[in-house]
Amino acid sequence: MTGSRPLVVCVTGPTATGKTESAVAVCEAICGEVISMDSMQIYSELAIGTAKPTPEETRGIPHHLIGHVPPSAAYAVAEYQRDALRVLDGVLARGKLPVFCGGTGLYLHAVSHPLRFGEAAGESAVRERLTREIEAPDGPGKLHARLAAVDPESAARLHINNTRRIVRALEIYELTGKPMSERDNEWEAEPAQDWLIFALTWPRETLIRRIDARVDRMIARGLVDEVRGLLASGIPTGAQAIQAIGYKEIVAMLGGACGLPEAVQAIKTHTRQYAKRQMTWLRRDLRVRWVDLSAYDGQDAVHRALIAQIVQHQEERHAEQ
RNA sequence: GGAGGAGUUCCCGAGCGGCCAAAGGGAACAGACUGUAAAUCUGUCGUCACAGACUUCGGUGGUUCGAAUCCACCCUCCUCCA
Repeated sequence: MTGSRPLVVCVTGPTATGKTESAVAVCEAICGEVISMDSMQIYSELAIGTAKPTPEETRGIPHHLIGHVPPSAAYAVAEYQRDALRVLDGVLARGKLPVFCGGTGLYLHAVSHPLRFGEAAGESAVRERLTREIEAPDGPGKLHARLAAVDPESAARLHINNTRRIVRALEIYELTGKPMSERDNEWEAEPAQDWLIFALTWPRETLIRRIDARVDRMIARGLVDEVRGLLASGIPTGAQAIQAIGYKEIVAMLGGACGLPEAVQAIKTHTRQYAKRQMTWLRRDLRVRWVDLSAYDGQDAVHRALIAQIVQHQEERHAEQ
């Protein structure tokens, strides 16, 4: 019954591969709307460093879930899932093709599988207390042991150094009275939509070159001033938005930790490492259709190939009915 | 020209006679991932026929049962004096 499930396209891949352009091209060809799947572009005021699509880039195609959260706020997968599913319904109701675009692997998973996040929300007082506890000298050992007592399965999976996750597991237990490992396992459950996922990639050397160039461009476009503006607006030092690559390094630089060249180098390195983690995440998702961009003669050829695959997929869906 | 100091595995940097293939950090590579995910965490990281062997600590000799560690000379770099 594939045909009864709505088709959803996703353009993902590591950073600096040209996802935005491809997603827009697909939307133009097949009457779609873009739903961003990027954990940092959700923030308003973060434009240059997150490579937020500009009006010239979006070319009139509606883009959702970009800049809808103030930079001082926290935002997590559960919110993203809720927002994205709502937007997705809207796009489908309008009879348009939803095209998810972005490189946040967990977000992709959260929208393309019916994950349930439950009542144990983030930012709780419990979490705050546990975080303080685990920061004590022997905190990690103690809390890991406590977790082992109430939720041995999670404790076994969690390395003692992974304090953030230990806190979360304990938080879930305290808030719900049930161990995290007992939650409904829907990590691999079938989605309600028919997902067609493309992951754009470049050979490593090319990707590194593109990342470096992109970082230089961000600096040239005024990333430092953008960060200054954020700081001037009184954003809390621990704000999630400021953890973003490109922001945390400039914040450190402005604090006197280093000079601009060092900060730029750090941004490049961190971006490269991030791209690597994105690849690791995507590699284990068997649904992904890999698109090696070096095999195509220019962006247009890539776009044509993507569109052709989508059209072919649509035809197969019709044939099945 | 003279007086000091330094050269360590991809990088930084400990080691200062055996317990050293050599601490620690970085980079790199591989991986994990259910409310911070551009985050957080793990593993590997001289070579090989890999519970063992072999080649490394600027170079060449030497002392010693044994040297990255001591001595001599040479090369390179840094600081100071001329």
